[in-house]
This record gives sequence, structure tokens and C-alpha cells, in this order.
Amino acid sequence: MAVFTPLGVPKPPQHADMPELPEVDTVRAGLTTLLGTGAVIARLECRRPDLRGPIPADLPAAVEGHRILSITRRAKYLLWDCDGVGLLNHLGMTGSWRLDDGQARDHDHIVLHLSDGRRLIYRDPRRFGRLDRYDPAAASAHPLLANLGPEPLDQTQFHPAHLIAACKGRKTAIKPLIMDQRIVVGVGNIYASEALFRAGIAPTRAAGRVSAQRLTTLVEHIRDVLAEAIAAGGSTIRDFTQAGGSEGYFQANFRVYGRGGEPCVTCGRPLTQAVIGQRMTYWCQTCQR
DNA sequence: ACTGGCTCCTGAGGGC
DNA sequence: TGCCCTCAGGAGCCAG
Repeated sequence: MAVFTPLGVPKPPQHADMPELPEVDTVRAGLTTLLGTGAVIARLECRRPDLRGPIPADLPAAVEGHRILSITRRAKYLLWDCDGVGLLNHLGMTGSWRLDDGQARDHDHIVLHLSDGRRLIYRDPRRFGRLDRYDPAAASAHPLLANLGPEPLDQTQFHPAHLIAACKGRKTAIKPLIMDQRIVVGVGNIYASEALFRAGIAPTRAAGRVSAQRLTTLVEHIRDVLAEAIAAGGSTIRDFTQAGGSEGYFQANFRVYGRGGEPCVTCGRPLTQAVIGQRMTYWCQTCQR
């Protein structure tokens, strides 16, 4: 494992737009406000047949003329209930929705034409996103949703006993474990590092060797950091007429993410950064054990 | 059942 | 100034 400390620290990531759960929730709220409950789809225009996976060829015809009843979120998926037909949409890393202001951009892959003349554009340069069809009456039956773990903000679903059971006997490092969508959804690379820092747990520690007491604390910190980010996003005015529309709201509050080599906010020693489970990870070797 | 590794794609950033 | 190379990242998928 390559560890970079004070000198020779690789460049920090620039992921202002990377949608994690809080960002996806902010998009959901923004779209809901924009569309209300009366928007009707006049036409779904797919300018290419695929994103991360194929877009069902029959999807445009299936949703044409359908009213968008609601947009909800499950994990990092946006679920558009279009009156009997569902649009399952993941933003990947670079996916974004905006209201068409006449300014076309590269990678505008999907256009949702509404009956009132407005057009919503989905742009996704890296095409890590998805657009698939699901059945609103049985959403959890969709293969991409069937094996998802509990929602982190729902205390009845995601609680200490759940995480303790999931970690029991596991040799996997705790960080990739909490990023495993089957164990708990919505904890991405950024918030995994942030929550572990707050909990004082080294990201490299085997999940099965973290005490029940510390896992209990971790559950609270995961919930807190995500809730804070949602609150920060919610307080940011998101203008869907602006391309991208991301303001990077919560970034100023990152305590370790992207700060390799910089001083720990608690002890002042330089933060460590290294790849764990194929993901860049940031932590304090003094404060996290 | 677990675990680790590969893959998709593009823009940003560093080196020269 | 500009070109070229490397890299990051969500999560599905596969192999051991």
C-alpha cells in the first residue's frame, strides 16, 4: 500500500459535482419542486442507446403521455413514478439534470420534453449513470434495487445492531464495508472517510475487529455527516436553469477528504492518504485507530 | 460466503 | 503554449 505523507502528496481530487446520497437527495428535491405533480411527458428523447448500461429501447414509447406523479430516492437512484411506468435513474459520477435554457452542451444524452413546452436535459460526460425502466408497483423487484441494504437515515432500518451483525467475522477493512451497498446504501467514498474520522476508526481496520461500542458510534456519525450534507445542500439555491447546478455546498466542511498531507484538524499531524479497496482514502493515523 | 480486482468514460492536472 | 500521459471514481460483474 502506497502511503503518501507530507511531501510528494498526489493532487487532491476535484469532485465538486460528484453525486453522493446528499447530492442525489438535493436533485430529487429540486426536480420535485420544478415539476410539481402535474408535469406530463410529451416525449423522451434518448440521443444514444446507452449510458453505463443500455436504455430500454421501448422506454420512450412507454412513458409518452404519462404524468410524473413523484420522484423519490432509493440509495443513489432517482425513481420517477410516471403513472404506472417507472424511470430508474442513477447519476453515476457526472450525471446532472437541468432545465433547457437553449444552451446545448456536449454530452447532453437525454431530453425529457414536457407537455408544457419545458425540456429537462440529462447530461453525463462519463456515462457512469443509468436510465432503466422499473415497475412502480414493485420497485424492489428490480435487479438493481433488490439487494440494496437499509437507508442510512432511517433509524428503524440502519441501527447499531445491523452494522454489528454485518461486521461480525469480516476481515474486510471497515471503509470498503460501509461503502458496500448491500450493507448500507448511500455511503460513498467521501462520506466514508469523513464518518470514520469522526468516529476515530482507522479505515484500514478489519471490520470484525472494531468493537460494538465503536460501531455504534460509527452508525451515528454516518447518519450525522449525511444529514449535515443534506441540510447544507438544501440551504443552497439550486438553479436548474444553470448547467450543472452544483455549488459544492458541503465541501468546505470536509475534515479529511482531499486533505492528504495537510494538518489534522484535531491533532495537527499530517493526514495520510492511500488507496484502500481501489479507492483513495484519507485519515489521521494518530486520531484514528 | 467472501474477497479482491477489473471495467466503463472523460476531463483535469502535471510534466516537459 | 501545447501536447501527452496518468488518474479518479460508483458499482456491477467476475474469478479465485
